Amino acid sequence: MTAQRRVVAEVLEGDHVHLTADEVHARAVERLPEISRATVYNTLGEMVSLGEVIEVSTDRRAKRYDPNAHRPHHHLVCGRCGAIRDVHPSGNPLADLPDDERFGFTVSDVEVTYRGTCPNCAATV
Amino acid sequence: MTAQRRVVAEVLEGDHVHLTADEVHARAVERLPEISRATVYNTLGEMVSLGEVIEVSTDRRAKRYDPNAHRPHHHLVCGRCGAIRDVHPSGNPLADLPDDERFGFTVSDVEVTYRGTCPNCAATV
DNA sequence: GCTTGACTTGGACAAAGTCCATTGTAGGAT
DNA sequence: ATCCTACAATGGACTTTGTCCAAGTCAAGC
Ligand SMILES: [Mn+2]
Ligand SMILES: [Mn+2]
Ligand SMILES: [Zn+2]
Ligand SMILES: [Zn+2]
Repeated sequence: MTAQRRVVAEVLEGDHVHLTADEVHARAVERLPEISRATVYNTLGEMVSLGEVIEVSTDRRAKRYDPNAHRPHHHLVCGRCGAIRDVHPSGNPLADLPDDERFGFTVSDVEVTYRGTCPNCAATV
Repeated sequence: MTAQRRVVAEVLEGDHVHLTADEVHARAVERLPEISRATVYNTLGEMVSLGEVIEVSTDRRAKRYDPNAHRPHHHLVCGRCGAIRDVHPSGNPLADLPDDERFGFTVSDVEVTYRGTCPNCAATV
């Protein structure tokens, strides 16, 4: 556990946190000015391997790093400002895929992204 | 309607077609050797604007272009080889998101990606 | 035949991420 | 206390995917 790793871990603390690698880097630099982009990428990659953090891709932009790896969840994204919230839909979407729609695949995981407009953006007409 | 556009449209004909822009370009070049990457991107962009084709992003790699724009559907992806199938789950995932999980958002759309292993890859142990 | 405007082209550029050779460092060995 | 060594960090080159733009091409209409 080096100073660099500690800082990256600290930056990711909180709820509904979905930062890009560059955002993590920018915040890490505030605490440890000489930390490099490569180290942030390396550390994030390790945390993902360890299951401490998950990667989220809600758009074609940069991947986002999510410390909420404990509870499986999905995402609700504002198409205007990009705000992301963790959501827990009821029901199991896996069960909604009939056998004759599985084409012989072994299906192991489902990823659901809800898209819409956040209250903030809806107010700013 | 130029020769270039006709060729791009032809390349995209079929079911379960989800080609990247560069794959479209490679196949278009076979029919029209001097077609440029920029034209393929331009044409695909127009077809998306016109609603004739949809963009699909199942991974962090290149966007894929999908001529199945008539019927809304979701995707089943093989994590090994990347094969993509169109699927039509039963039920409405939008209804599975309770009000108290919407954070005041106006939710307009849901995107579901099923992940697993295709029969081909499962056979190739 | 000329003008015009839309379409095409090739290349420069940008964002996100990976790779790698080099440098730095923390801790154990002497 | 000093030296060694393994591992981590660094900076920059490179790759992939995609956008942008200035210049070239071509067909239609005058
Ligand atoms: Mn999340
Ligand atoms: Mn499809
Ligand atoms: Zn918003
Ligand atoms: Zn497969």
